[in-house]
Amino acid sequence: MARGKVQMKRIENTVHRQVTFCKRRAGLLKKAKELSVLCDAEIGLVIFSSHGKIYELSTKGSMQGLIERYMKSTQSGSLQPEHEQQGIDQPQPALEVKEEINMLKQEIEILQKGLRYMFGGGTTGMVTLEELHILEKHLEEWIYHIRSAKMDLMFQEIQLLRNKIEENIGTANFAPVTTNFPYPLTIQNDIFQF
Amino acid sequence: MARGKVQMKRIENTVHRQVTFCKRRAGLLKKAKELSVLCDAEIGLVIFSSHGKIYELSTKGSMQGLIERYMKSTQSGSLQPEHEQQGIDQPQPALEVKEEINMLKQEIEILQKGLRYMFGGGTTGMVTLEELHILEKHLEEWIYHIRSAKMDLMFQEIQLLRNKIEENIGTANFAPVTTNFPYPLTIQNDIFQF
DNA sequence: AGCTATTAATAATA
DNA sequence: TTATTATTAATAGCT
Repeated sequence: MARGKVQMKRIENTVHRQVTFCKRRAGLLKKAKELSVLCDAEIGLVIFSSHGKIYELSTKGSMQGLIERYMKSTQSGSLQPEHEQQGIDQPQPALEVKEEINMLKQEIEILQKGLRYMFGGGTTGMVTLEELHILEKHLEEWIYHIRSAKMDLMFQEIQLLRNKIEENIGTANFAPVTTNFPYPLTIQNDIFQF
Repeated sequence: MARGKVQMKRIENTVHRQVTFCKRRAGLLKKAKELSVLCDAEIGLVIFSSHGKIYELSTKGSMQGLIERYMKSTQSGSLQPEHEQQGIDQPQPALEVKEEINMLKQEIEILQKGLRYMFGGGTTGMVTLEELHILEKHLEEWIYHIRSAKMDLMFQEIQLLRNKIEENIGTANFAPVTTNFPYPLTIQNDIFQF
């Protein structure tokens, strides 16, 4: 809103970014206050600068009180008319998604423990037998994927070499290599994004 | 900012107030997002309408996470005496599903970073055959450690069971099971069932 | 919900 | 940070 439009992405120039932060922060706080006054709304606003400095505003009472009210409101998880999130809208999840989320949570927990376990050399914190078992299964699955990926790459390389040979030899009759391996091995690269 | 200045006080006309609330709320949320993006700030915004409807925005993660960060930052830490310490899943205050998904995504991202750090040494581009091979070796090693830990735990459990049996039997002359294996081959099946 | 006339916010700059 | 000011963005009053 000034001498030139602004691209909606992180401002790379440090000075520029800090100036903008200062101004827009003031503007945002002002707008929040105005909305609260004009429309009789209770508003809580917390801003952490990129360096961790905190700026806050809570209308109609303390931030603590507002957080408590927020907790109560979201606990039942029932009456939220609309929900803003950063980023692109995601498809509205179905009912079973909650279940899936819980499973993901569990897996994440286990993975975290596994990482801690590895970094700590084997005796960091409590790890139950079951968790180790699940972790083992994960690792086996990953190894499977890794090996599939390796196979894939090797196969590609073999093909390249074959092509090279055919080019060099001309139309010499090499029998195509046939194997019993199911190919191509599909890879789910969910965990390891290279 | 329109056809006429506005007095900074509660709008008495109900319809007018609600329309203004709707418009300004949208504007405030937009501004908050923009500030977050442009200046790399983490922002949490909660708006309770005068009728208790809640509107919220949290950039860079979940509102829960932001609240926790806020609590730590403000150091006043007097609120919420009844918090738990365990890492196991709790009846968490029912996050909005979208938010939960984002949180999980973030955690997964972190885990991925950890795994990449651990296995790859930071390579994030194309996978080479050699990299996959190294990764495979790491995983195999990891599995080896996991299995060792499992064995340890199982052995401990077996010892506990043995002790229990001895206590119950008293000094009855059961010859101790001697074998070349580190533990009896016959084990209650439920130990292995996960 | 859309539509403008206005006002408010602010980007570039010093 | 603060001040100026040329522009853009937000929105008040109406449909």
